[in-house]
Amino acid sequence: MTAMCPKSKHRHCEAWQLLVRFSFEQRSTLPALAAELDLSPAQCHLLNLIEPDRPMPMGELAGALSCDASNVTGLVDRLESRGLVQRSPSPEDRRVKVLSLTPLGARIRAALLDRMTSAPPTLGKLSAADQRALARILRQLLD
Amino acid sequence: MTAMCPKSKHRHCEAWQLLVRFSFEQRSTLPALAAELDLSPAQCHLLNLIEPDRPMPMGELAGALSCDASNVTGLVDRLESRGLVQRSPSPEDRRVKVLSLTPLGARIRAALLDRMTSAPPTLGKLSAADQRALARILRQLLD
DNA sequence: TATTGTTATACTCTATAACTATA
DNA sequence: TATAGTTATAGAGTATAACAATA
Repeated sequence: MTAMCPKSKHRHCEAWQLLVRFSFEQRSTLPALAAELDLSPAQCHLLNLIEPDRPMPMGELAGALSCDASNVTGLVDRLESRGLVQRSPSPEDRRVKVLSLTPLGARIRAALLDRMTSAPPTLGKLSAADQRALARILRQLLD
Repeated sequence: MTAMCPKSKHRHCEAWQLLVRFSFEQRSTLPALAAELDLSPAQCHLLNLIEPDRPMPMGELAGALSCDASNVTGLVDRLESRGLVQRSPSPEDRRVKVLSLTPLGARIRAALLDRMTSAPPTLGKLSAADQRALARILRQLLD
């Protein structure tokens, strides 16, 4: 049976609906998890995007966060004042500032991702084969 | 130091990491999608939790949102002033107020879920069998 | 006394518009 | 002129503490 809704002109599928439901549940769990590291959800999102040794221009960051550039300024101000990230002028274009993690920022980011991606007990409900299949399918989807 | 130490005392699995990555991507796409309906992400989260004809006490809502009760007050104030939700006193316990969708609120909620769960083009990369498998596995996981 | 929801307060998050310094 | 980032401003989201009404 397909999960189509006859009143909608859009196509739906159950898999996508479940993924959306998952993301709403994550929206509930992230704040408490982030608070353990004195981070807000928005700060987690930003830290997640800055990989160690991969500086990123502020503007690119705003694009990746899908928010206004002026918002990134304040977000970075607070992270920089805590010593988690660092602004550096770009050598190529002096208008651009690239953002990088400090060693402390890299540690906090690693701790965050460690907590976020640690498998919850509910995952044990899946067989090993299903866990592999889920990873394989999501890999395709998120490519 | 532990900065570059990949060791963790937590268990991880790739499937869960991919789900977390998906939820971060949702955090980027929701604001624009919500704005089409003049909603904020937080308002979307709240509306998602209130099913039509299923009134919910304010306190229960705070629990489901994993936020403080005082936060729900303001959130509901704004939705109520737009005529999307309605507070009613509970007949059993006069301290409690239950929240329900107005007819307009139910329509907005339906439009929101329709947009959020409409399958994106990327889903076409999956075979029909993989889409079914993904749905089956997620159903188990989110049960 | 304990609980539900609100108010007061102080932050952070976010967008818009105006500004600066580059290009 | 156009672009990258900031500042100023305003409103929304969020938590803490104190409070009112009810249990």
